Amino acid sequence: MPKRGYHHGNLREALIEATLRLIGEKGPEGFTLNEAARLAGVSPAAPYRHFAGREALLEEVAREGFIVFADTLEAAWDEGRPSPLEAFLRMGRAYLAFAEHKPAHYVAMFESGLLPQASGELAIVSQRALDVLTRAAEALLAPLPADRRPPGMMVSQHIWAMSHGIVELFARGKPGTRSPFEAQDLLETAIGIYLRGLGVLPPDR
Amino acid sequence: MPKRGYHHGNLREALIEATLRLIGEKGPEGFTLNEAARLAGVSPAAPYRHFAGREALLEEVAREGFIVFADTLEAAWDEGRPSPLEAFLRMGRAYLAFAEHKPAHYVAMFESGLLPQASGELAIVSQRALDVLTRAAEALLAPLPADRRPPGMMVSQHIWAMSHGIVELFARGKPGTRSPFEAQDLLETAIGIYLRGLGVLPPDR
DNA sequence: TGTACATCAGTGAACGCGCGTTCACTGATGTAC
DNA sequence: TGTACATCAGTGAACGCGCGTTCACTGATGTAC
Repeated sequence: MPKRGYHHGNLREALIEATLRLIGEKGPEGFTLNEAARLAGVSPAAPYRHFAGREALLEEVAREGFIVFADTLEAAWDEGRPSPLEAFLRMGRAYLAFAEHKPAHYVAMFESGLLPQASGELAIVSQRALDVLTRAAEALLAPLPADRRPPGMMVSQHIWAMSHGIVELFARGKPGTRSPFEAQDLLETAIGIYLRGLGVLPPDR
Repeated sequence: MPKRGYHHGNLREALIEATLRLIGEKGPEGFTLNEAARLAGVSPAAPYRHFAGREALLEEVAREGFIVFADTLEAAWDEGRPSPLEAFLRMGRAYLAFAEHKPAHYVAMFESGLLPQASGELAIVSQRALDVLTRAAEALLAPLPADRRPPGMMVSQHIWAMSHGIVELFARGKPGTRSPFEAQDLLETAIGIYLRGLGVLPPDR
């Protein structure tokens, strides 16, 4: 993309892409507005035509991330086809795949120090992701007798926490990373055991 | 503690305390060497008598954290007394309590961008924490018939991931934080369901 | 007990750096007539 | 189709700031004799 002349033409998107690249390369705090501008080929003042400041750009990236994230989970769930169980496991794989293939979005969403509840926008889009998980959990739990059926939101928070924990601890260069298990396996076995505990899978193996 | 004269006397520890305070107040990246020195009442050059630089101080805080963390888990496990199950659940509560009462240590350990495997020291102390969990998991799994007994390390990684995920997502001002469930409850129900799935707890409720 | 002296934990000033942000401006775009 | 002009996305220079780190130094401590 050769920079035309005085006007960039697509600066907003170019800044978002630069931000993703910088976060991916140097972590969430390695990102600076000035360097993003440099990457996009404009002066340090130019970004202020499109974003209120550094934080606002970061927030936009996280917002985009949450939207793609929720879309991804929703597509993987696919209304529980062909069966809620299969769809649910597919959604778990989709979670890890998102973290793996969009690491910069993931970092902006969860590790950049942004507080979703601080921004109305972020609160809304992150809530949507949780809603997808919760609806899936509810469909999965539906066959259980009412007195053994835990709240769908509790289950979705369990699954989210497990997925996030695996991403943070074992899917990247973090703590005990030299795990003998792949993140994928770790999540699938965990969900399998958990669903057996719920009674969604038969107790036997 | 009035600053005596030219010599501080306890600067190393004072810097560590200042670091914990700064991380606790402003997050892991809000910490600066200069401000830690200021808090400790010394000039910006003084810390270099005790630490190689900013990163080294941060690493020492994380190292300390992992040691206290492993000690805490080990004490909670208490060799599986009075029963492996009770001890295991107590260890889960101890995990959350550590994250709650030593938030700055927790942040330095898991969110400061330090890569434990990058430093031999950190790798060793973080491994010890995982070892405690793994030994506990093995004791808990011991009664299971061999053909239904998963590897202890897999189980300990599941539990660690779940605990960490809950801390990150629901125990602080993070994503879906406005959870209707307490972190404590969330972890206990998750572990309960998981252990039922393992066959360590009876399938019935 | 007193003195000389080595050690080393601190000082304070300075460095180069890059940050986020502001400012008055400029020049390309596109709309009205 | 051509021209005047409003709009506004960009410039580039500057700001104040605080950072991490280095340096030659200083003064307190404690050991040897």
